[in-house]
Amino acid sequence: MSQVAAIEPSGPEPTAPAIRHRRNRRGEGARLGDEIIEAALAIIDRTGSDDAVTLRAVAREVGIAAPSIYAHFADRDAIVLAAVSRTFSELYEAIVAGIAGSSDDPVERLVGGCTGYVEFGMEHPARYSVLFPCERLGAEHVPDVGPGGNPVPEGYGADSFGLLIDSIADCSAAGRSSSTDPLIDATAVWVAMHGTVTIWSALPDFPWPERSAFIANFVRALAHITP
Amino acid sequence: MSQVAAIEPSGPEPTAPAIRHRRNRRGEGARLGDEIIEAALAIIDRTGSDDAVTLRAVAREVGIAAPSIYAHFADRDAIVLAAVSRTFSELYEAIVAGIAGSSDDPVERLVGGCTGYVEFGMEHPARYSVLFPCERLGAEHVPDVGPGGNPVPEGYGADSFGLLIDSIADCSAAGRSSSTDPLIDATAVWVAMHGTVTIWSALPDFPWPERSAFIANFVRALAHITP
DNA sequence: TGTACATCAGTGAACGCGCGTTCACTGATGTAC
DNA sequence: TGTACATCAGTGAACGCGCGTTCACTGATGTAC
Repeated sequence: MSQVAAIEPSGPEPTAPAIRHRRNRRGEGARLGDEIIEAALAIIDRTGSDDAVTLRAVAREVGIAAPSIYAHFADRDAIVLAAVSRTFSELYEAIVAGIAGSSDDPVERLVGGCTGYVEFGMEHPARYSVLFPCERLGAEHVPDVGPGGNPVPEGYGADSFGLLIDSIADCSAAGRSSSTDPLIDATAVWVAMHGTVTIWSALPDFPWPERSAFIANFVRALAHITP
Repeated sequence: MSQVAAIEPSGPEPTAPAIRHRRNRRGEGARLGDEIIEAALAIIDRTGSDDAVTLRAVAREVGIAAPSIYAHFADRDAIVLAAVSRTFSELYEAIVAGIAGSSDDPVERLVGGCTGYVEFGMEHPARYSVLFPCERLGAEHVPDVGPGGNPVPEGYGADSFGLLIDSIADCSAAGRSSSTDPLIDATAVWVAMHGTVTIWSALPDFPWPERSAFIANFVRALAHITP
């Protein structure tokens, strides 16, 4: 896109929001906090980057004036952090749903949870990319969520990782895995899931194999599932 | 960093370069193209992001005026692309060095090449992160390198991936791997290597295991090395 | 029941910043004659 | 050997942009009396 804006005779004024936000009722001002987080997620989904989550872009998305955000979030980072926190919760729910959709077989449950993880990442690649930013040298994400945000899950994904360790330990206890160190094996599985999501999203034209079999194969190999 | 600049009585003027670039001799103007790429890589290494590679930042780094860049690169993207291209070449060399430093054993050579890949990523996490950007929805990287850049390797990492496929096929041919599809298995190994580099760099405080054993383990498991 | 008023929810203009890009230019240097 | 000049290598000022943030403000609304 060029710096020189194209003439758009029928479009709305560039800096003015298309739709004016309806003022919240007295006592319900906190609702705007939620709308700001949802706007941030929408911008991340649309642009693929949290860099585009500027105060002014969020304000345009919601249909408010930029300074109105300061009543709900201290600064730009607090908005992004709240969006990250919410996405961690969504990822956790996707894993739980993947496990719940499986049979009682511990290997199926392990694979189901991992598939839930990867498929969440593939469905929301931009949100996922914000969870573990490539670019964090020099920038620290300190958990400090705005009033409208979800509470920070302990350790930022630690709950999801706990599910993975437990799933491998269950396979081991059931004699279905030769794993002797579920923590290290869970780390390997996690690394492969993360690599799958990020590279597959970044290079969709690569000759990828069928995904569910690919996931099941690397999970079984790295969790030392016995044949 | 606050927008309000800290008073720095002894520091250089913010917009003026600390050191003025020495004018190149007549006929050697192309040298500046190389210096611009090196400046871009330095900025990526220092800030962790190619977003910081602005024309003005590059100009400051080199010690020239910003418009001087236009004699060598069409725009900002061309600089970043040249830096990406050079980094792909460096990655390839690191893999080759990892293979060359191994014995004749095909499994050792496979593990050596993969270790070269991962260690390159861990030594240069910022450069590595620019190779496969998380955030590319809507932005296409079209290979078009400036005069000072290295030639684009065919397919942007395809040569590195070819080494990986061949290494697994060599193991298979030597009866050391039960792999029946080196392409799919190479894909799994690549995905795990990429995940290792990106997550390990992003979360250095995670309780990671010893790295070389971790790499060897997932490579052997995913390449179906026979015990 | 009526009304003054405190509070809530949000606005509009302005600031200084760094940015990409353009333009006309400057001054050194190699070379043709 | 001397010198005019074309070319190369790079400059400095300016443009309009979107940005984060500040400031004083406005107008609706619930409530105390």
